[in-house]
Amino acid sequence: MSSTAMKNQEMEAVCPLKYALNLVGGKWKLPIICILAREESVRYNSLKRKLCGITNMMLSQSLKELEENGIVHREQYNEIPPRVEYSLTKEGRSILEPLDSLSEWGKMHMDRIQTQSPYCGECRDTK
Amino acid sequence: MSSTAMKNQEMEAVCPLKYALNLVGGKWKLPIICILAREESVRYNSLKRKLCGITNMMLSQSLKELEENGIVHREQYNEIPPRVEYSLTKEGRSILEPLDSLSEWGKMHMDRIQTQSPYCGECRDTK
DNA sequence: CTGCATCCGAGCTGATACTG
DNA sequence: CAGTATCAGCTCGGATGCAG
Repeated sequence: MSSTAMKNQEMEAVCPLKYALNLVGGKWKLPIICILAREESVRYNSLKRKLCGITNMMLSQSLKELEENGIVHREQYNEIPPRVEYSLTKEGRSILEPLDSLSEWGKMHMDRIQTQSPYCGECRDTK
Repeated sequence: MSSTAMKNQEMEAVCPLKYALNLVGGKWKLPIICILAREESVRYNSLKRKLCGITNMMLSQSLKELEENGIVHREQYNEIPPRVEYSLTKEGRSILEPLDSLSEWGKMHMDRIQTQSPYCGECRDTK
């Protein structure tokens, strides 16, 4: 590493916290994880419907990254029409606990400001 | 809320997890929190030096947001030259625990890929 | 010393169209 | 059905300069 420059990626590769945060970062990964956490195994299009507003681009990209990071498992069935099922790996499920405790903290912290707290809004759009 | 559009901000206001993640999101907030977690109370310029690479813009902005969210306390002394001390609030310290468990998870998860894991790199630049 | 305003570039995200 | 390609817009973060 030369001088002033240590890229974000590189710092995140070195700090476990940033590393973890990075794995679930981005706009859609948390919503995806929330869905998979409740459903055992979900098809691509099913995910897409639940994540209203997401594009194929973002969905396939997010899933691919989650898979590369060992959070998500991809099971492809060679049928016609194609079928692909996504699920959380064991590793993936294991991050649910730390995430939950953060969520708990968030709930507490929110309560001292507003008076609201549903769970995880993959989509609360009415249309 | 009209139709397709529910802005990120609004979703984050509603999901405790995203809400929490958002409070410590961005490039510099975690490093700032890490420093304050160890130091009780730190001056603006001291922070700036430890966070090598950060600009005044980003530092003051990050601190302001952390303060608005009740994570950080700002103590201003009317002296000449000006002195301002920043510290974690009680609320701020309380997020350390969930963050730590995430960090632990990150450490575990990293070990199955590489073979490294320092703590939190506010700055490991040599120059 | 502490902090804000402005401008600008990079990267993330979205829209749209197309493929096996 | 399950994606990929391409292009465009926007938001975030960085650089620089100025102010109390």
